[in-house]
Order: sequence, then C-alpha cells, then structure tokens
Amino acid sequence: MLTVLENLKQQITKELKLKEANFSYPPNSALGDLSLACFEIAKERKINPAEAASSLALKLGAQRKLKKYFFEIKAVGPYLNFFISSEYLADRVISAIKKTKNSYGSNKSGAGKKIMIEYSNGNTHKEYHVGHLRNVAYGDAINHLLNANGYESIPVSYINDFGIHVAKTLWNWQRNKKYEESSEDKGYLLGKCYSEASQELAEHPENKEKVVAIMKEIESRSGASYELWEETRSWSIKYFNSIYHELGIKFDHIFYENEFIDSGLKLANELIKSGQLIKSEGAIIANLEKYNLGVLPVIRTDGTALYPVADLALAQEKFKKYKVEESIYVVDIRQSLYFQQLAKIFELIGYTQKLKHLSYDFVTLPDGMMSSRTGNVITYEELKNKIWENLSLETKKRHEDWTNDRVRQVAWNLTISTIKFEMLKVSADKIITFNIDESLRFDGYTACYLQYGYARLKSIVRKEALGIFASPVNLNCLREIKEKELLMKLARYPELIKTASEKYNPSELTKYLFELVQLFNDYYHGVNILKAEPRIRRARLALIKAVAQVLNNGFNVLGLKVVEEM
RNA sequence: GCGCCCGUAGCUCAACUGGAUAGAGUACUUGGCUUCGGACCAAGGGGUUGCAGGUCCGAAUCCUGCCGGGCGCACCA
Repeated sequence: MLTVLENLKQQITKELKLKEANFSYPPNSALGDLSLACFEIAKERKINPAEAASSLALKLGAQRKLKKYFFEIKAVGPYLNFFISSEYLADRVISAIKKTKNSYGSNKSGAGKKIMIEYSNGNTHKEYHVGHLRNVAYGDAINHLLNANGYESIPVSYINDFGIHVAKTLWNWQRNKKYEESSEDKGYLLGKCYSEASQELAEHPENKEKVVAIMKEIESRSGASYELWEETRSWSIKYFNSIYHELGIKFDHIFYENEFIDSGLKLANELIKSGQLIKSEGAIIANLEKYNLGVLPVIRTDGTALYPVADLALAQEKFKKYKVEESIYVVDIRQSLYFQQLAKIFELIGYTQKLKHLSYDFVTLPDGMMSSRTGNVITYEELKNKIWENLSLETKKRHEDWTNDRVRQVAWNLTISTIKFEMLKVSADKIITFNIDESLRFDGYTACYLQYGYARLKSIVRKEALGIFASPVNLNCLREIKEKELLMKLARYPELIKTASEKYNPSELTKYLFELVQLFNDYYHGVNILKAEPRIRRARLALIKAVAQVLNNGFNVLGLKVVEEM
C-alpha cells in the first residue's frame, strides 16, 4: 500500500506525464508542503525554470482531480509548490498509524532477501569498552532497520577466543593471585588482567617465551593451560551475554574463532592446491597486487593460522549453511583494506554472494586513542555505572514518592537509551571523541529529551480515561499550523525508514525523532489539548497518540525502549 | 612513498547526495510556572563552509592542487 506522500507524488507525476520526478520538501512550511524543482523539465522544454514552474502551476491548478489533495498549487521561482489539504493529510496519516500501529513505517522492499549481519566482535579475555558500544549500537540499529524494510536479517556475533591475547591473560592470571581472590565478576576481571599483562610484558619482554608456550598448549587442546582456557573462556562468554542482556540485544547465533580454525586450514589447503593462495617468503599469502589490494598473509611461516583462516571458513559457512545472499560485517574503518581483500578472495573462488564491510570510525578519548595496553580506556562497566548513578539521582529528585525499585528501573532504562543514543546520533564516518561528562547531560539532543517528551505526551493520554480512537473523531478540527507540521512529519516517517536503511545511517532516525519531539514540545506549549472543547480535544488526542506511536516505533528501530513516566 | 577518511558558529554535530535565506544542540544574554509534567518553551548575538582555482543556471556537496588532523599498507586482530 502506498503511503500518503507516495500517493500524492504519484498523482502529480501522472498528471504531468513525467517519467521521473524528483520531489523535495520546502525549507519552511510557508512555502508549501511538497515541492517539485523544475530545472530538468525546463531544460527538456527549452524554457527557463521559473516559466516552467508557473505554467505547470496553471495547468495543475485547473485539474479538478487534484483539488481533493491540494488546496493550493503555486510556483515559487523555479519550484512548483504544493499545499496539501490538512483534512486529507490528517485523515490519511492518522488512520494509517492507527491501523498499522507497530508496523507503521515498515515496508516490504527487501522481502524474500536473507542477510546476515555480524557485529559486536569482541575478544574473550579482554575489556568491553565504549568502542564496542558504538559497534553494537550501530550494528543492532542496522539490523532493525533491515527488518523494518522487509529483509530477513540474521544478527550474529563472532568472538575471538583463540588469539595470543588469551595466552597473555592466562599467563598473568596464573602468576598473580589477586584476580582469583577478588570478588568482582570474573569475566570483567579478565579484561583488567589482560590490560595489566600487556603493560607487564611491554616492560619485561623476557616473559614472552612463557606466553608462547601457553599459546602452544592451548592450540594443542590438552593440558593445564588448555583447561584454564576453557574455564576462563566461559567466564568471558557469560560476561558478554550479561552485557547483551543489559543492552537488550539478541543474536541468532554466536560464532567462536576456535571452531573455525580446522575447517579454515582445510579450506586454505584447497586454495593452495588450486593456486589461489601461494607460498611467499616462507608464509602462505594471497597475492592481490594486480587488483591494487596488496598482499594478505594467511598462514605464518611456522604453519600456524592467521586471522583470515577462520574468517574464510566462517564466510563460507554463512553462504553454504545459512544460504544468505549478503553478509554484512560491522567492523571499524581500520579494517577496510582487509575486508576488500577478503571480498576479492571470495569473488575469485567463485562466490557471487555479496560480502559487505560496513565501516564506522572509532571512538577516541579527549587525551587520545583508547588502548588496553596503556590503560587509557573507558569500560562499559565504568560508563554504565556513572550514567546510572547520575540518572538515579535526577529521577529520585523529581519523584520523592517513588520506591527505590521504581527509580532504579526508570534510571536504568534511561541509562541504556542514553548510551545507545550517544553512539547513534553521530554519522558513522565521524570519529567520536568520547567525553564522559558530555554523556551525562540530559538536555538538548539527548535520549532523555526524547524520553521526556514521550513521557509527557503519555501523561496527557492517560488523563483521558476512555479510548479516544474508539469514539468518532472529526480530524477537521486540526487547523493549527503546528498540527499541520506534526502531520507532515508523521507522514514522512516511512520514507525516512527507507533512506536510513539504504544509507545504513541510523543518525537520520535519531535526528528525525528529535525533531518530532521538538515539534510536539512546541505544540504542547502553544496549544491546549485537554482543556480544548470536546470535539477539538478528541482530534488533538488522536494526533498526539499518533505521535506517541511513531516515537515508539522509531525507538524500537534504534533498539531503545520508551519510558512511560520519568 | 601509495591508499582511505575527516575539516561547517567558541564547542559537538546537521544539511533530504548538486537546489530555495547553511540549520540544530551546547555555551553566553534575556523572558516564560493561578497553564495538560520546567529533564520544557520563546527571543538574541554568533559563518569568507580549511585555502586557491575549475565545472555548472546553481557548489558545504563534483574535479584539480595545496594546508591541517586521523587511519591503513607481510606473518597483530
């Protein structure tokens, strides 16, 4: 089914007998609601754009068919501007939202297509920090966006549980009793242990031999170190799962690197036989120089696997077992060359499915790059607690009558939405310089601002005890300019879901929702809803319920949960 | 050396992918609760879009060259 605006655009295109029409929205509503720039048309007809616009305005103004939709059509310079009838708009938008509820804004453009999206690729035995948070928040929002556009999106995570970092951690864990004795979460402690191990090894490189010995033992899959690996690995995994639970993120499947080493080596050997991989300087590499992609080392001189080994096997499994058409990797931009190489290898092997690297820039701190080695990181734990403390205090201050439990619950929801929102509101190609004090703010362009608007809106709705949608509503009563602006905004939500997905850009949605709440707040201050006369009150309540529905839907796509009161 | 990304108001970011007067938040100044929730709203100042050329009816956006900042380029992931 067409959305209101799609329908209007189609009507105009048909009336003007255009093959293609590029519509836009005027910068302010006084100019019109919908606009058609006439530069192309003028070029074809060899007249100037303003002339084209005014002759088209004259032609369309006479069409009786369009009177139902537009109360005015006029040329403004080179633009042909349409003023949509409020009555028509209100009726179509509000009834569409009322009818489709949680699926308002969704479409079927990706129907029948299966996509796997991989994100939150953490390392066991390491810290989970704000960098990972940007990755999960972004990956999860894209996952929801794909679903909202009809794709069958399969969210997965790939955990590296088998690298040298594991051996470093185990080495330090064994020699240092303080970790064993600590009462803190063991999964969390491993991260600290790794960080301290790196610093220790940097100062005393002579210990590296011991670490290598531990690594060999793990790889042999027997012995004391292997057993300790199994045990500690499960702590990390449990810890990651608790984080995902807190963040409200669910993966369909989690892959582990150690499960793909053997099949990866097998695949690599086949590729050596077929000549896709070659020996060079003692190592096994993929030579991609003729594609301008340099060289990718795959197997070390000593015969042990490098990271592409497991990646190759995993990618193959995604295509063969899960039968996906596309495999998306949400990984930071530093690995873009690597993913180009990986995609090229798959193309050369003969796979036609797409392997897409969805990159984003990293999170740094005001005093430089985050680094586990120097200890310059903000961990998830640290960030969460700081924001949560702050928001608990603010909530308590405003609701002295609430139980501690209730305060905790609301503050917790606000904390998670703040963390995710801060990560999502900046476009993916910008470095986020993460300032922890900035993230504690709750006014302006923040999750709390949106949540507050929603809570206030719902508070009004609650005061009207009876279901408004049930009683007859005359939407003709919506005659305020601000009501028209709200309706236009709501009407545009479906196309926003589409473009945000096409561009893999959740920040468009955060911005849209912010603007929607801004409009509502403005409306709220200028117009009285509950104290209006009954006919008008019913119409206004129907409008703000529609706003609440769209906010709720947008929040869901971003992976956030609305709060009813705060 | 080669390649990729970024540079917009004091600060943090937008700008519908080449279109209308470059907009928000924050900070600063001022105003608004006998009013549906003030975690709110309104008003004000603040810009040579890093610099210089070019293409175009039209450039923050495209092309070229510089200048800044960041990141990758063979056994780390």
